[in-house]
Amino acid sequence: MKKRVLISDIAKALGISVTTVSFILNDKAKEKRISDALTKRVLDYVNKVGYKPNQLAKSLRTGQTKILGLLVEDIANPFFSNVAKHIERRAYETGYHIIYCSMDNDEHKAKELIQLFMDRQVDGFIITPSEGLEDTISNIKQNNIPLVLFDRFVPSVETNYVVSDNRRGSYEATKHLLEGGNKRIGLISLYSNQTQMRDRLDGYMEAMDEFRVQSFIKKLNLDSSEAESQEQIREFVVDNKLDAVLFATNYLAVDGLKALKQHKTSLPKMVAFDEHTLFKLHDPSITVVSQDIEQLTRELIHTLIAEISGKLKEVRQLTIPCQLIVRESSISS
Amino acid sequence: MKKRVLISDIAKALGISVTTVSFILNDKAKEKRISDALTKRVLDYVNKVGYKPNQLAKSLRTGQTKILGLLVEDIANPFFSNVAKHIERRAYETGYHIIYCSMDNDEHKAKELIQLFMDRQVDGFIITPSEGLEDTISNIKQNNIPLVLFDRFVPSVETNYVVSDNRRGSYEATKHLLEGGNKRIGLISLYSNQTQMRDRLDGYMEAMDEFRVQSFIKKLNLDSSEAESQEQIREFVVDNKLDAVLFATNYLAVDGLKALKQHKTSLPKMVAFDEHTLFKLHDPSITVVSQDIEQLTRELIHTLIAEISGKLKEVRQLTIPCQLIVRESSISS
DNA sequence: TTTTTTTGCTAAATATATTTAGTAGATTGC
DNA sequence: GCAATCTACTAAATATATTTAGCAAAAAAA
Repeated sequence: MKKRVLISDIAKALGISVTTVSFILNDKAKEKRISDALTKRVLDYVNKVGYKPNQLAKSLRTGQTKILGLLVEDIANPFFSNVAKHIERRAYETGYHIIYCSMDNDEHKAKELIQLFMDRQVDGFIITPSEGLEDTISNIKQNNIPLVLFDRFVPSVETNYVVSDNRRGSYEATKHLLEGGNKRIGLISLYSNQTQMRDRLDGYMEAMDEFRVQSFIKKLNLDSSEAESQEQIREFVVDNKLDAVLFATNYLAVDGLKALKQHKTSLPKMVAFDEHTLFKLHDPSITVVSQDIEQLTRELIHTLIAEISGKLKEVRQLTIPCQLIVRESSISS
Repeated sequence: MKKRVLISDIAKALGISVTTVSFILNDKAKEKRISDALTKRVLDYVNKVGYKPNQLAKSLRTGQTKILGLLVEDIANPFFSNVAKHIERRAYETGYHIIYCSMDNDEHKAKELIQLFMDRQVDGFIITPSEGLEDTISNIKQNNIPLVLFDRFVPSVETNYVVSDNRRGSYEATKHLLEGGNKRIGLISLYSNQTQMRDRLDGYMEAMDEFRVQSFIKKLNLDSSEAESQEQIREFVVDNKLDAVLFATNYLAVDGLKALKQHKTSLPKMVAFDEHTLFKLHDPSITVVSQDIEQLTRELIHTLIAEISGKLKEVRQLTIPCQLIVRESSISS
């Protein structure tokens, strides 16, 4: 257990002041007119003894923790864990670390966690806001903490966000089903006012209206059990004699598949929102509206870092196109 | 943007010293003989103004960051993202935060990340060690940083670990296939000396030897492309005319399913290690050896917190039983 | 009454950096 | 030749807590 080297040890060893060492280590040698000779001497010595500044002391003084807070709906959902992986990689490349947590659509938990992260003085937030978070989000803004919303946003508060073009994605998916000759097409969604859900509903409606056919909409409770959800999905599909179904999230589609498999109901044509390993392998393979995680996370981190470094002059609100990936489940034989 | 309240503000407002406030806030009022009256007065005031100590200053002074470092193989793998979710929840309950990252079986990246986390002075590590990390793990131990290995361990270094009983899980799975009347049973694994892979091989071997039948073993490279893996799996299964296959990881099984689906090869009987949403829904549904994530993470956090708080008197090495969940894929019709 | 102990609290040191304000000496300007 | 400017640094303040060592007054013991 070797003792940590301090900046004062370096100063003492080289017979110079702590200030000088600090300037050199923070790339202010030129600005502060430290001679090249001394700069080199310090840098060489620092390298030799492998000095690393204490991040805590540094953060305490500068107010920058180089930590970002990532709050997603559920890190165990493959969509979000994929997002988390991309974000993590990009953040590390830029010298930031990520602390994360799942909010599980629990308003109380979310508020507590955001407060906890603020107490920890994260340099910025990435949040997929669940409902009821208007005040909290607004509070973050008021405290001037850099923030980017993700996957959905809060219309009543003007913030940066990066989301997918859910309305268009949903429209294209529905149109695809309509053009396949399906008449009775249902949408399975959630009782949720989150923007992504509203947009997916809107897109579905727009396509249905365009084709002048009746719409069938079933919303499930966020907190209903898997068994309840499955039963409701089955009923909805069977009772309405649906030809095709658009699922508003990947896990709704998974629930749907389970429900229909269990009851040996023959599968209607279907499209799901968001990719899932299952979908490529399922028999039949499942058509999806896929979000461009690569681009979403790139813009996300880019926006957040820009805001942190003060380079962002105005609010940045991006909508990234989705891609309809047609597989077997939506093709009429 | 209201200004932060400092401990000195409180002291000033109440006309007492900073020391006294600090004692009271750190539950040392009794020990330091602060009067009950004053204690209450301070606590009430703190509550009123909503004072929260600056974590950075606190950490700098005490050396405790209340942050744990979680290093997993791949956070996008559903097994690990599930683990991450459980760990996160338990950690927060105990007042700890998690910074995480994926090591992607990249030795260099892993070493860099561990060093980074050490520089950040995490209070403890949770690591699924990839190969070549003996020295780094040993280094963590030498620096007296609390550590629990997970999913696999490093035999050459004596550390805490929590792993599943992979040997037994593999043995049971193989035996189950043997008892189903399958003769030619193959194991698909990885070129890896990690303990969990060795144990899964051992368990397979033990069962095969017990039944006195020839074993078929195929190992894939960690870094081979999906296409390569798939081709090799297909060849292995077809060339050896296998009746059944045991896959040593969930993603190998997924690759296998993709490979066999693409080439319309009829599916042999199969069992996979680790659960995956896909497996319940696949047709046929896939039999798995399931790890008890609930118990694994409970023991994990419990052990780590015990070590951090100095309550752990000796190294703790736990092996948790797996469960064989029999589904359609392994049952002989 | 004097000494000892206890009570209830505080001043100053500490953790480890960054940053502001300033200084001594050398050089330049006029 | 003397003021003004520049060069190359540094002392001290700062960020915000925790912790050690110690002090004055009150109570108890002698």
